[in-house]
Amino acid sequence: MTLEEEIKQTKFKSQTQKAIINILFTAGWIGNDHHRFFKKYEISSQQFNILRILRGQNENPASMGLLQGRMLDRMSNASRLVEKLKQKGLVDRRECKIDRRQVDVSITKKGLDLLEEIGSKLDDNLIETITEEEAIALNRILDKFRG
Amino acid sequence: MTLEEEIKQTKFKSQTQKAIINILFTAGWIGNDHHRFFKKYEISSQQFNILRILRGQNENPASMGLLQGRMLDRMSNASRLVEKLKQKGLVDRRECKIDRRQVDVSITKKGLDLLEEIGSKLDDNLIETITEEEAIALNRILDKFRG
DNA sequence: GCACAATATATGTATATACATATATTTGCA
DNA sequence: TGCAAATATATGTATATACATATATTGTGC
Repeated sequence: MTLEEEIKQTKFKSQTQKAIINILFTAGWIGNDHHRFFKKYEISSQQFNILRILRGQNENPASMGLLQGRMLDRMSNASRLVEKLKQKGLVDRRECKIDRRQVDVSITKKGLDLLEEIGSKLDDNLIETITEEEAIALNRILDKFRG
Repeated sequence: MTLEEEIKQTKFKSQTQKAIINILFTAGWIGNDHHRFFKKYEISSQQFNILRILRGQNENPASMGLLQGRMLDRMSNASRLVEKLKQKGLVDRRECKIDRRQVDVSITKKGLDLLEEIGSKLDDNLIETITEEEAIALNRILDKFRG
């Protein structure tokens, strides 16, 4: 469905204005899909994001600041998300010996196992619709859009 | 900045997978801009969205169902957002005479004045970055992506 | 006409975000 | 060295979303 059909709006100030609404609408559409997907694993997409960052650290613990800098939603509260993950036994959080203001966050075996279980199933149902060339063009334009 | 630089992730399963993350990241980026923009007017972007839909009704009231169908975030709770707008005097809400299950929601003079004040200032700072052709391509690919 | 399904909306709960503020620790500089 | 500024994190509050459930009203088949 086109954006116009989806939100029943036909007038836009410009194609770029329309694209802005299209990006927001499409992101919501993807977000809903992710939300339903992660429900099976009893985590949120934000929590998954943190787990993936921690795995990418290869044993090195991450500080809250590092997590914030790599997250898709920058201003979210890494502290509270990490607390949720800790309660589920998916991450460890301990005081940083070098700088006691910081905390060392690392992924547990259980967390790694969960990521393994999820594997590459995420977005498997979404990646058939556009071609490689279209995806490349999309990435280029979005990067340019953000300046 | 490219997406890789923004979130410090260099490996993606595919260009489409990367595009999905790019859409989510860019939407968050736009959302932050909107949040700051609307703060000046003491409404949220979701509340603005509802006001704009109501103005588009040209005097005809809208039901909650109609609002939900046209909103960018479908599953959001139109009821609660309308309640917030009513408290600010920006909308009216009354029982629908024909079907008493429904409510008639309409925009007030104060609501119209607020939209007038906001005018077309929204996104003025965002629409310079890509060309008309790029915006058209972006819209086409996003529509195709959603199937 | 009436019982029951369908529909429209409202609300309770859990989660997440945005921002302000609080607290603890480290750094830097007089 | 000592003290103020800077930094890292945590938390309080308001807002919004996702979903389940509750309530009121309408439609429908008999």
